[in-house]
Amino acid sequence: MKEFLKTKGFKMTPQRELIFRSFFELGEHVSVDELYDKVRQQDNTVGYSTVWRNLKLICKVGLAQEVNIGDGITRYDRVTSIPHGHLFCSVCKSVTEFNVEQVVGLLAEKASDRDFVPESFKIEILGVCAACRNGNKSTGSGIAEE
Amino acid sequence: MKEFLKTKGFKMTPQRELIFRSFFELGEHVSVDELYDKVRQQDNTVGYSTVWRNLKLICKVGLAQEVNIGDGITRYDRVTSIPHGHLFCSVCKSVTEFNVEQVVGLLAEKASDRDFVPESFKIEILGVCAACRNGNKSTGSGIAEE
DNA sequence: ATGGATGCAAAGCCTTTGCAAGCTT
DNA sequence: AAGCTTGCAAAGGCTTTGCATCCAT
Repeated sequence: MKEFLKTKGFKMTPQRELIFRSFFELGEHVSVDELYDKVRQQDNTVGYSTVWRNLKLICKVGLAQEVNIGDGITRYDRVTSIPHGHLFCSVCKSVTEFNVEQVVGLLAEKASDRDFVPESFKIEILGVCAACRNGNKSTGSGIAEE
Repeated sequence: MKEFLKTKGFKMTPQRELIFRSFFELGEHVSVDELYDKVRQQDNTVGYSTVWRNLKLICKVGLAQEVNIGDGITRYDRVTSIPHGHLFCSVCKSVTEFNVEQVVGLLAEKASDRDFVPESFKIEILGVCAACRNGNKSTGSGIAEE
């Protein structure tokens, strides 16, 4: 990893190493605050902006990607070799991943049809998960009260 | 439209009518500011929060949906009967729509496989459009300088 | 030594909300 | 009259940046 960054012109520091490691330990849909908390548990001298900047760096070098549910909090999802989409439950706010290899293949075709070279795909489904459907029922108007 | 809102418990006002009309005239991927500007061109007494609140209302009643490119600006896309995804060019920032009926069908299947009831789909492809590929070339590191 | 990295604090920006006054029903 | 709406201004909340200092190379 140190070498990897070096080739991109970045240095390795204790903080950076801690932040990177923590990020990959957290794994999925990590927000800046979550990462900051985890990092601080191990070293409470690390600054918020350092965490933030390194999270951006992780994205810059292509190891993660921003994800936006629409709740105003930007989350970061590590980029894996297996393309996946997200199922967002609008009731319990849970996020589940699902495989989209097939879908991505189809999308890549569509993109090339339009002479567009795809770099990344974002596939999200908003809905209600099984657990919430059994426990709750939707309102008549279909308008959530926030 | 007036009747439609009434059934949902909302009133129609001149401002609201102007805002709704302007939104649908603008059509695609409208930001609050864009809508505000357009509305002000016709009535410069309308407040920003009124525009903002009505945009939220349009979403609430299901006529539009938030779209997030990741540039920090929330855009609103009217909900049409034809499902579509977005092609975001990372160079010129243009947004193009493309049909995803087929893709949505596939996704709906996958969701139901997991016992998840989908309400809406978000399909976005980030990449480089034909025009930009001909005019510009990507940098060696592949790291954008912001 | 050098230039990137860090920390703190402050600024930015877009998004929301509080309130009193004004309209639609 | 009753309650939703509006406008203005101010507050929020997350994201960025300025800068002096520190550290990896």
